[in-house]
Amino acid sequence: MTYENLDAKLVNALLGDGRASLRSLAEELDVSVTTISNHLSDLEEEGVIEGYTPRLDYDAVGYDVTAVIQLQVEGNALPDITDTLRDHRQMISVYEVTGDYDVIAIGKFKDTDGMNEQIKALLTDPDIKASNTSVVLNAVSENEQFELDIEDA
Amino acid sequence: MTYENLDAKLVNALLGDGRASLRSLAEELDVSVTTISNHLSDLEEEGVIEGYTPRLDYDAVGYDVTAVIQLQVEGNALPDITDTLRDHRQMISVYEVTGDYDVIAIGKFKDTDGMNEQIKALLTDPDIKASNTSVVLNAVSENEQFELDIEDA
DNA sequence: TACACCTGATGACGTACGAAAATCTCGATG
DNA sequence: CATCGAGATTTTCGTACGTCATCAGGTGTA
Repeated sequence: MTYENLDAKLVNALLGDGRASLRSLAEELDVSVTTISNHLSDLEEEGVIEGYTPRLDYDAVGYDVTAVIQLQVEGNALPDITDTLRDHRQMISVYEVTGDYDVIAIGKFKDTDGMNEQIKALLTDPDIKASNTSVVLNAVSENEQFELDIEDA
Repeated sequence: MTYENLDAKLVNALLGDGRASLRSLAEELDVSVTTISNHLSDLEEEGVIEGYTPRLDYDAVGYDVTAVIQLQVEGNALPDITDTLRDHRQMISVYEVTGDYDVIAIGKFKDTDGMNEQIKALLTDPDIKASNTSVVLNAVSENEQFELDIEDA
């Protein structure tokens, strides 16, 4: 079994249960606890694994509205805009993109009123040339993390 | 409120470290281990916490390209399309939305060739009336989970 | 009544450390 | 040029120890 392979299997196992114990992982992958511990530390140091989080159901805690906001931005103002968006804690993802718009951001809000209010506030920025907001009707899947390929020997 | 202050604090603490021990959480929040255990079990049973995952840096494992794909879909074919998209494991998020397009999906790919290939394959579906793909130049933030409000006593 | 707490007992857990095994390096040899 | 093998390096492993999660039964409190 190659070195890379074990790492991929370890990551995949953790994607199944991010709080799994080192012992259960060791048993599942048929290596010693120490090996799991070493590889996991390495993966964390290399930055492959950036941390661990619970997967929250924001619906269940009152954030019922998700919106996809697309912006056309004055070229030199792009860093300012993206910084502003990132600092809005309810912005889940902020992307600089190619295409008709320069920025695509995804945010979560407690209700449509709160959403309108916040988006309106954002759009007062004179560097925003155009915008387009899509409200999510149904999140078929969201923030799914997929498993890594396992290479054969 | 369906969740109380301790629950919010507990969730926020786990957002900081999803593998934190119950003991360390108990110390941080100044309650007993038993209380942490009970509340955590409740949060999991209620579905507020859906599970735990490592946060992966997909860049570090060879998925360098992220794309935002927007689709206009023949009305009655929408479920088929979203199902197809969801079953593509590299699709991180799939949303049904209001606005110019009906579906917004975010996917990760190993390179632009792989991306083009997969997207082209998707677009052969005759129920897709129009599409628009934006390639992510820079992920300012991605899949951030924000902390819950703590209400004062 | 519903929470939060304490205690004690038990088996599981994470980590450090030295030993063992596997792998790599590289010059010598046929 | 391909092969060998001693030594160095890397990777894995088992053990031991202190910590941890869980359960049960009982106390305090709003």
